[in-house]
Amino acid sequence: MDGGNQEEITREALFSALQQESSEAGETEKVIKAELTLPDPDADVDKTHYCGLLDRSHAGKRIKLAGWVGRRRDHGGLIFIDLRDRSGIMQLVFDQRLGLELFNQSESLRSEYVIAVEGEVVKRTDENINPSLPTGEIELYVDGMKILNKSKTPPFYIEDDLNVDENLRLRYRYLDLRRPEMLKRLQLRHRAVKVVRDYMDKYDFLEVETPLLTRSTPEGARDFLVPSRMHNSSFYALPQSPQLFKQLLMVSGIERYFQIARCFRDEDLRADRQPEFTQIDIETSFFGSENLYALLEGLMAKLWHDLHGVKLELPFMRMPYKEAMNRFGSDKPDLRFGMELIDIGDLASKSNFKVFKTALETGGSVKGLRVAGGSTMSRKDLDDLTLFARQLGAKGLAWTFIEAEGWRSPISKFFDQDLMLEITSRMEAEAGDVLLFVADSWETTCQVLGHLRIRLAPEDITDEPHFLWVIDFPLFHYDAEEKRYDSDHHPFTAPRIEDLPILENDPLAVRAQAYDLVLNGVELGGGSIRIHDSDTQARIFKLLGLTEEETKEKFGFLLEALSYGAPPHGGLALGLDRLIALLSGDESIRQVMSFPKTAAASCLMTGAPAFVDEKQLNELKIQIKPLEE
RNA sequence: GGAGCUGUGGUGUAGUUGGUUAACAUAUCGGCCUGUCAAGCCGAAGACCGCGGGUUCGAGUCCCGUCAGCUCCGCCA
Repeated sequence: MDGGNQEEITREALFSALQQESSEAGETEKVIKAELTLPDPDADVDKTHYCGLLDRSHAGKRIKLAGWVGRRRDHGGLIFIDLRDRSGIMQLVFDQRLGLELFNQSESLRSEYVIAVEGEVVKRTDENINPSLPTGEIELYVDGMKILNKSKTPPFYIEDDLNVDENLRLRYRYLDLRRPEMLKRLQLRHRAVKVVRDYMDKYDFLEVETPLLTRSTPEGARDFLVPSRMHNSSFYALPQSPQLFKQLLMVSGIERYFQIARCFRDEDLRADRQPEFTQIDIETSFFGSENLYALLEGLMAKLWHDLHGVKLELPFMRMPYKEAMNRFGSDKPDLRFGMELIDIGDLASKSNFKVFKTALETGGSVKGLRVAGGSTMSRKDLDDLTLFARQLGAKGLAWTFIEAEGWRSPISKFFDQDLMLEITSRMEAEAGDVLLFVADSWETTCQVLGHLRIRLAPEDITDEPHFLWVIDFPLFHYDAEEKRYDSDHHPFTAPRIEDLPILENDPLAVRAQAYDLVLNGVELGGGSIRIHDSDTQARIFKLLGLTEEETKEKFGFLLEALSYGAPPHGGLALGLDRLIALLSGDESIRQVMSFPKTAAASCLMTGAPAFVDEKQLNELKIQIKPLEE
């Protein structure tokens, strides 16, 4: 590796590099052959080949296979077994005429028995070819078998397109993972991680591990705590991300760092949130945000190219946070379909509808959403949407049907004919549509309509990847509950330099040097340029309401490090689980994790979390408080 | 913390306005069967309906509570 390489990564260079790689496919997509690769080819083994990769060319060869018994088709004197291993399935034939002892043994085979067999690969006759099986042109005539292990009857079928309670799948996750489609997901994940490592290595990034036992910090999510035996009443915290360590590595002069890093957050779960998850964590010095964009765009292009054979359009679109909220009602807009929010504040102010007028007078917004062909909705559908909007914080939902004669709506009496026409025309609505309106604070209006937009999205959305960068996030938001400013990203995010003068006077107007990478409505990750001088960092901590003592106690080491020649630096982190789920087309990241936890953060297989022995608690000097009602 | 959905043989489902022997498929076990590949045919066994309480002459079905799973809101820099 050329350690001194600091050349700029231009987009042209990226594209040409990518093109070159496409001509040498196989670099990341490893081709696995039917014949097993073994470190000691002379050693005696139960298995010489993978089941699913055998084909016509192996006909006539003597081979050994080992795996699990799938389906069994018993014809009396002739038994077919689907033998399954990591690679696929191969039909075994046990023929009574080839020896009674072996045949009798084969009659005892049941689902999921582990067996090793040997015999000759034989071409099937034309009428016996199974075209739906990759190995359907051949079969193995077994003349020797070892039953390596028996199996209880499995609680569910080991097959794709499974329809069982997720309880069961999680309880017997090791059986669930035997299913080919689950194996495929693990393989996809492996390959994606390998692409990441190779790509980062190519640009001189150094993979560095950081501690899992670290200290709790006040910002961010709830920490998972680990009690210390050696230090009474002290706790480690599991990292929410390697954020501080990667910045410290920049002070160390690593310049280009990455890590496939496990992170922990003790918050409530979602389909795309687990208590422990994996990030592709990246940090750079002397690099700048333009290079970061290019680096990540190149990485995404390589992943989609190598794993999906799809060529992405580069560079990705960039959209300021404000625009994303205004047009799509989300800071992670799904650009696969239109249905943009339309501001009708100026028109709404001319109506007599008090709800609209009050919202505007108090500095809020009135926006609308056009649901094409929405007139098929029933009154109950609209009631459901209203309830949905209320749950999201709106005071209500106004709506109108658009008919050839005009509006049909409970609020039409507040609008004169011209105004209704004007609104209809601005929203480009036609007869047969429904218009939905929300009037509230700007933020609530955008958010609620953004959720409605997703909920009412057309059903035929493309799967094609629509990437974008969301930029120009505000540095702070106001936390009404805590009555203080809070970092929108994290407290190490650098403000835009031109906004520095208003930092103390108008914190909410300060923009951050922060960016999120968004794909099809999913936040893949985000990052920022960091503060690299201790003065600015101290100003931010002060604004966040941290006292000097607290700052010193919790972040003293960071401030100190920044005072020893910290380089300008910045980076980002990508959710690996979400990335893989998007690549595999899964809704939930549980599908792409080997042993995920339930929505209540428990592991149905191991029973974690669980009570521990009194002895362990005593060593830690921990006493369990009785539950209070 | 809140809301919604789900919970019936091993598994997936059905179960009418409450009515007594809880149905079907598949898996399992036994028998027959030499070209199947979701093999087929015959037969057997298997659930007191998540758990607890209540209403009723009678509850899988109605009510209350509770547990578990899933989805969403809050939360998650």
